[in-house]
Amino acid sequence: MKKQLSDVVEDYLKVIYKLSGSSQRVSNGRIAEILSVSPASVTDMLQRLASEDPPLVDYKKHQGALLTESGKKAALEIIRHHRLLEVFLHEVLGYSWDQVHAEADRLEHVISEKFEESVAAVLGDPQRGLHGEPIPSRSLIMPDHETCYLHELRPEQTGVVHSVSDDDPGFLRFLESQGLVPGTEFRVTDFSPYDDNLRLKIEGKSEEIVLGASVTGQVQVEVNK
Amino acid sequence: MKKQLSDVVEDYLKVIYKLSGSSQRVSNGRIAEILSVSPASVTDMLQRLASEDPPLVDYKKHQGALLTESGKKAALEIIRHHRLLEVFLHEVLGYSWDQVHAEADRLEHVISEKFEESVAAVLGDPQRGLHGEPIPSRSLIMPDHETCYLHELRPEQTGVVHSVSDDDPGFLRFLESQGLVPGTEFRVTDFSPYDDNLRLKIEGKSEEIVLGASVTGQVQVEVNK
DNA sequence: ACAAATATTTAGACTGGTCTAAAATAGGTT
DNA sequence: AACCTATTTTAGACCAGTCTAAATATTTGT
Repeated sequence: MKKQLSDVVEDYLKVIYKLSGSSQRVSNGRIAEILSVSPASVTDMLQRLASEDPPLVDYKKHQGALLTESGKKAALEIIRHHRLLEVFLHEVLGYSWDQVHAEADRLEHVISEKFEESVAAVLGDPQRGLHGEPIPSRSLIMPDHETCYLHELRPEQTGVVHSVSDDDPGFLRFLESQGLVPGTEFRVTDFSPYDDNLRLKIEGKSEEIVLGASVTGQVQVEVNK
Repeated sequence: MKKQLSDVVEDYLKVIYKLSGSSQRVSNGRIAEILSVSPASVTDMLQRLASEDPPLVDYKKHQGALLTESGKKAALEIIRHHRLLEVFLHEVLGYSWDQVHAEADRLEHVISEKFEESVAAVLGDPQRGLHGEPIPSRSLIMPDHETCYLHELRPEQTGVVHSVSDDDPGFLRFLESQGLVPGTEFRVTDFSPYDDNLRLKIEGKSEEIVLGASVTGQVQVEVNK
């Protein structure tokens, strides 16, 4: 029952999971781009993953890939590892929130079930990662969360920062300097349709900030209705 | 300057380091046995390691391998990782002393310099591993320790257990049940030349114990002179 | 010193994962 | 309906690490 997947396979599954938000098929090109491999390699790998027993992806030529139940479980396992590790590295080893990602990306593939459980226990079974992301439960259920990207909001809407993407240290330091961390409350005060800039009033700060689409597209928020 | 060695290469270097105690050349057969690969694979790998730039081993056909300075540094780095991790897993995550080895064997290859330093800091820079082994310093100096194997002792000699080999969980549980953990003081009370059994009086225990050569050959001791 | 036993090396092949270059397909125009 | 461009797929090659089987070298015993 224990399938030992290679690190590389785990990376493919993780990427497909993250790209296939509302169970959309994921194109080879996107996968190739994110993993920094050639499209040809992706085609090759997807074909192999699809003919595993049991198959890990549902793959149709020229239409991209979708995770099967097995594939999704495997992806969630890795994602749980990753997010638990990020919190652990921060809480126990003193890493800052922009340092955790790279380390977790390597450790996630090698830790045992026992390591995972010990870490969860030491941390008191956290439900949210360091950057706000939900952590799949021990039984690999991903809590559903109603969020949208900040770039979808318009003036006068208010909300709270839910989570931010975790993989670019520079971006994370920037967010921190702007006070835009998970849990932060804000109100949109202006929108500029020409460059998609958004102006925000951050709870507790006097100066407003202006953010471009490359930032607002990376920040998930819960919007107040 | 950072050479990223594969996990496999790191395993070869580690094994050669451990087998080449007093800078003896190590035979291909021994390496093959410990790594559970064929002798042919070892020959192949040693030739490649010897023709790296800089070479990691000094290899002479039919005479076995010896680590170069570069090779030794790389091996010590991994051994430091391993031993720090074992202590960390025990102290922080509650692993028992027979559980730590397998996990450390996988983690040792992927942790960063920062992880290593954070762990060392959290643990207060330990000098000895969970099973008594010396931990190489941050600058990769291995503390020298005057020890011999328990099987070399004879009646009336006394000593203290220095370290035990860490890779067999069953063996470790046995040692613990016998009270033979690092730091334990003992006196040899009898030796049986036919089967190489050794009888020991353990400090603080009334019953003496008798150990065969396959046990006494795996326990290093400091002998009182 | 020489044959037998043991250990090592070579040769050739396989697997997983990658690449490049060339061929095929899908989709959007006109 | 045919074409052009994007993307994807195939084909063929390569690398690291492994294997088995056969060839060679070393050590040991007499």
